[in-house]
Amino acid sequence: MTTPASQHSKISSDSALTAESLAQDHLLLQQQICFPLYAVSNLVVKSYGPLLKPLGLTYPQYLVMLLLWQHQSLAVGELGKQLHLDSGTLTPLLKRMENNGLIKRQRSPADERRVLVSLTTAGMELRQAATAVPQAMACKLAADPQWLLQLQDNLNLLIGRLSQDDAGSGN
Amino acid sequence: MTTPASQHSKISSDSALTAESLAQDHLLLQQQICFPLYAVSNLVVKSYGPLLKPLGLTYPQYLVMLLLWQHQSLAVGELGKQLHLDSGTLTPLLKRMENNGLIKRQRSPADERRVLVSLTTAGMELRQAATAVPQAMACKLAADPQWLLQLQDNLNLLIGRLSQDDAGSGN
DNA sequence: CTAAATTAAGTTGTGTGCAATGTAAAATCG
DNA sequence: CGATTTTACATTGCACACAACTTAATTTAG
Repeated sequence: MTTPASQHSKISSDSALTAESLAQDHLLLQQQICFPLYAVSNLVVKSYGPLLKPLGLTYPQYLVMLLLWQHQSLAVGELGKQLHLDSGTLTPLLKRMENNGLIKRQRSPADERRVLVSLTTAGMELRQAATAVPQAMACKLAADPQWLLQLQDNLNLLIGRLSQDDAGSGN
Repeated sequence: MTTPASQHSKISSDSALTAESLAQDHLLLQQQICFPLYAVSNLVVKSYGPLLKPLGLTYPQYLVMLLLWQHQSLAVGELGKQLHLDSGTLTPLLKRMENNGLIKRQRSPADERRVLVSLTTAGMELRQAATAVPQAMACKLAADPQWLLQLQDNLNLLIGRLSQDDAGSGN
């Protein structure tokens, strides 16, 4: 730790590294694959903001609603498996949604450990207003459907690999 | 793990909607393009965790270090423009990095509004230990370089579109 | 059938991420 | 040159996201 790292021969006024070491340096923001992923994700969540605010939803809450509009009732763990979120994220999120009157949370009678999440009438009725959201977002992305489908496939591939890698996380 | 294609066949027992409304319903998690993006981003940040923890860095902090290993000194606003993060995120993040002894923050003499961020000796020396990170991450992604490059291009396209859309955000 | 192991949620603490607002310095305008 | 506007950060408040841990219920092993 005491060895002064490669600060020999700083050439330009701006670079801390030599031309050689920069030539194929993997420690460059421009060379990172994960950074654009991270940046796009943040931008996407931000883009959803104005679309979801009138519905009283955040983006993760919208994802929960998507699942509940499909499935009458889901346990917290099932939501977490689908959304790749753990109970530390979901429990407070679901409590906020319950306080907002969108969902109900009740212990499963069959298995008292499980908490079943289902929609209230207000939650079901919100679906109508939400139908406009995917269109509006598609417009913001301004992308060819084919291109989006391929991107989606590629991302799902990565989800598969990273989820496997993540196997032993206590949910 | 249910395959996306199989969703349409098991409507009756589980669905809150009719077969017709599901047939081309954009309000399905499986039909969302942004969700895999969001999920991959979370998984990626989580995957970086074990690689960066020995360096005393979080993923966003690692991104700041990448920029500072390239550029001797950057203002908060320049970091924010590169990383698509605002001062509300960066200011506390940079303070934590300063407390950890990795960076210095000092007002620009030329323009007292700007805060210039630069590396300490410890911050520069951390670069050596970080050289192993990109390789380790590439291994986790287990992906073809060509394939990754194309994915990167596609994501950068989206960054362009969503950043433009985001034009009027007070940084 | 009981003790140990496992599972499902919840809790706590830390670190983002951003909208909205505040503050001070610099630039611009009249 | 003085007033107004703009710019650059900082602050506040809220909502994730996750590691680590706790609690309670179920399952499994003996």
